[in-house]
Amino acid sequence: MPKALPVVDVSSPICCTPVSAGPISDEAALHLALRLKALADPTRIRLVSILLTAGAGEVCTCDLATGVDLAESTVSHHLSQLRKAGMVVSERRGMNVYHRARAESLDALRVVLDPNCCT
Amino acid sequence: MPKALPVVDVSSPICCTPVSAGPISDEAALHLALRLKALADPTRIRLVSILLTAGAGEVCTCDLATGVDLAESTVSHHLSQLRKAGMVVSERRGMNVYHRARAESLDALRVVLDPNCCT
DNA sequence: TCACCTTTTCTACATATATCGAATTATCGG
DNA sequence: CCGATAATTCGATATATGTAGAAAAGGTGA
Repeated sequence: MPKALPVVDVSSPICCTPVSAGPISDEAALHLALRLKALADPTRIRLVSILLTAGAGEVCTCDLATGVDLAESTVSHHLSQLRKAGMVVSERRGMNVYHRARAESLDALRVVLDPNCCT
Repeated sequence: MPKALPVVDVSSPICCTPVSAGPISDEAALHLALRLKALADPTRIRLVSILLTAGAGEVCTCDLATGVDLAESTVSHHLSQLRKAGMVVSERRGMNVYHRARAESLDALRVVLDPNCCT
């Protein structure tokens, strides 16, 4: 990847035009790719899965670290990626930071990926 | 990424259990991540978009290279990634190789990513 | 066989990133 | 303010990868 990736804010849920609505623009492709990249990691998939299925709907950093069996700093890094992509929101309460998945962002991705959305 | 990624065949359309069906297993997370990674690149998004919206449903390597304005070897590499993830099928006819998107693979991904699939 | 075109494979390289441990920051209870 | 706990940031490192050009392979027609 010779050319450096531009920095783009992709934290809002709705991202771009559907891939089947016509040849996608460079910019829309980049935005979509950045969001997909946020999910394209086994650890982050597991984190999202834990968050989606957690009874309370939210889990703190340390419990997530225990859940995926990785260092807290690593988990914090992944959560930051997910947050930047709008997949997770975090809130500090006391000494803990609680995270929850943003289902609407996942849904937005699913819409964009729909191969039949415009047929 | 200290530990080397295992080599896994992810070329079949249906991939794994939904992320919201319960905390996902390590293996399922890996499979899903590999498929997402295949799509998590601007160039590959553009290729898939071109294929999905191509009138004939299929496009040869050289026309795709023209479409995304990259070297043919680069495009061939990306197509190989997409093929390995089951997102594209390719067929040689004469001197050209024609590629088409597998919509059912995209759909399978969408199902797995559905945050409400099991509520 | 030979010339030519298309595609893939090979090689090299620069960038990106997942991980951890250490240092730093934030919060709370004395 | 201090000590303890939780979280993030920072620095280092090994692995992964997108890209292009050169070489090789596949395919056609004379």
